[in-house]
Amino acid sequence: MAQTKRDQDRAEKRDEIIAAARTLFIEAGYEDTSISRLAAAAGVAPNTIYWYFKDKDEVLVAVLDAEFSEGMAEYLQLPVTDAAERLYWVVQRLERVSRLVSTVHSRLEASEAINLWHERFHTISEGILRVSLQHAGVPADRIETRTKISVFTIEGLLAHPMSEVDKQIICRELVRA
Amino acid sequence: MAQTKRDQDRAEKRDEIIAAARTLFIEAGYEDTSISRLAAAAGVAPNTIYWYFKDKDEVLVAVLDAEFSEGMAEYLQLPVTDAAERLYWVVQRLERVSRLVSTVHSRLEASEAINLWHERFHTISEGILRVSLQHAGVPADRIETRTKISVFTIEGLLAHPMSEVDKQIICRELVRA
DNA sequence: GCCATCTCTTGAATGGCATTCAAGGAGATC
DNA sequence: GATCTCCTTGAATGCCATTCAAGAGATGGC
Repeated sequence: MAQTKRDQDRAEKRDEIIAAARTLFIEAGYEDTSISRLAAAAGVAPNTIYWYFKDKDEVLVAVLDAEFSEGMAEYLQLPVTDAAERLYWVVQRLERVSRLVSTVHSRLEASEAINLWHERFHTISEGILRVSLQHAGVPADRIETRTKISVFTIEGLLAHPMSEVDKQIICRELVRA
Repeated sequence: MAQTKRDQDRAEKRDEIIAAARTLFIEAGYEDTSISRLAAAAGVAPNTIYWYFKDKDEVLVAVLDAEFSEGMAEYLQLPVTDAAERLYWVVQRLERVSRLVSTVHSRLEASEAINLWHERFHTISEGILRVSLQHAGVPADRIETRTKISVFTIEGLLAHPMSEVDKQIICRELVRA
C-alpha cells in the first residue's frame, strides 16, 4: 500500500539483480564475476547495475543479507540436537558460501559497507554460539573466550579443506565442557 | 663459486624487487600495490618485473618466503617461556603481516603458487604448535584437534580487531591442558 | 678484434576491470 | 498535451596485469 507501482518495479528489478549475483558470486566467486557478467546474467546493460547499487560491494552486501537470512531461517527450524551437531550443521551450511566468507574478509579494509555487515554478522553469530556453549556446559568465566575461539575455528574450517570426520571432531571439541 | 657474475647480478636485482614489494605489500596491501607502483619503487619499468617473476603472485610468494624465514629465525631465538606467552608472541609477530595473511587466503583459489606456499606454511606451523601443546600438557588423543583449533584461532585473531588482553586470554585458553 | 648470442630493459600495445557521464526514451503527473 | 522524473544505455575514463617486439649491452667463441 505504501508502495507505488514504480517502487514495486524498482524493488523487483533490484531483486532480479541480487538473484543473478547470488548465483554468480557463490559459484564463480566475487572477483571472477565482473559487473559485465553480472549485468548479462540479469539481462541489463553493465551500467544499469549502478542505478540500483552504489558499487559492486553493495551488491555483495545485498547477496550476503539474502544468504544470511535464509540460512538463519533454516537454523531456527533445526530439530533440537546437541551443540556439536548443530555446530557441524552450521559449518556444512556455511560451506556452500565459503567463497563469500573469504571475499568478505579480503574486502573488509576496502569497503566500509562490507565492514559493517561483517561486524553485524559476528555480533549475531557470537550471540547464538554463546548460548550453545552455555547449554553445552562451558563454565561461565570462559564462555566469552570459548565463543571467540569457536567462531574463528569455524571460519578456519571454511577456508581450509578437511575431511568431514575431522570437522565433526573439531566441532565436538569446541563445545566440550 | 657456482654462480657467475651474471647470476649474482640477477639475484641482487631480484632481491631489490622483493625488498620493495615487501614494504609495499605489507604497508599498502597486495591489491593496492600495482605492478607499476612496485616497479617505480624498485626503479625499473613495470614489465621488467616480469623478467624476474612469472606474475604478481610469484612476487608475493617471494615476499612471504622472506617474511617467514625472518619470523622463524626470531621465533627460534625466543627465550624459553610458557606456551601461552610464546603463542601470544606469534600472534603479535604475525600482526605485522596480517594483510598478507588475508591476501593469501583470498588468492588460494586463483594461484597455485600461493596455494602451495600456504600448505607448506600450515604444515610447518602445525608442527610447531603441536609440540607446544604437548609440552603444555594437552592429552595426546586431542593434540591434533587442538592444534587445528589453535591455528585457526590465531588466523582469526589476525583478521579481527581485538584488545591485547583478550588476545592473551585466548592464547592462554588455547594451550590449556 | 669481431661477430653471434644471450641477458636484460623498455615503450607500446592488449584486453580486461569498475565506474562515470551525457543523452535519450518511457511512464507518470499535472 | 506538456512537463518531469525514472530508468536505460553507448561511450567514455582511467585504472589494472600481462604480453610483445625491438633494441641495448654484456659475454663467449673464433
